Amino acid sequence: MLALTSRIPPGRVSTYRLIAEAMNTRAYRAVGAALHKNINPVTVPCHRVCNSDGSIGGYSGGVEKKIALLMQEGVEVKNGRIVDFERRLFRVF
DNA sequence: ATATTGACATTTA
DNA sequence: ATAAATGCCAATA
Repeated sequence: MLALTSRIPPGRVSTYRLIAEAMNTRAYRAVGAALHKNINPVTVPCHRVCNSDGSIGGYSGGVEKKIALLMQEGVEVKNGRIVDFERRLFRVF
């Protein structure tokens, strides 16, 4: 699962749901839970994962940090929502 | 092995 | 539009 998460290209975002679906499961919660407990630095950029409705969700170091990182990558985040969320959604090929 | 919980999602009011 | 309730499946304890 971490492989999937780390597969997200920069400037692009994904959702817990998509990741779960990509691994042929519906355990979106498990994805987030696992990441929450096991933050693999640099190996897995968890800050590129958000909720299916475009909201940021949560982050270990704080949502603000996550938003900052996303902005740094070029993803505009306004009022806790990702701009052109569905367009920036990374789809596994 | 079982029980509880969770960085969610979807539906219903 | 928001809020609450319910479902979901894996991870942790």
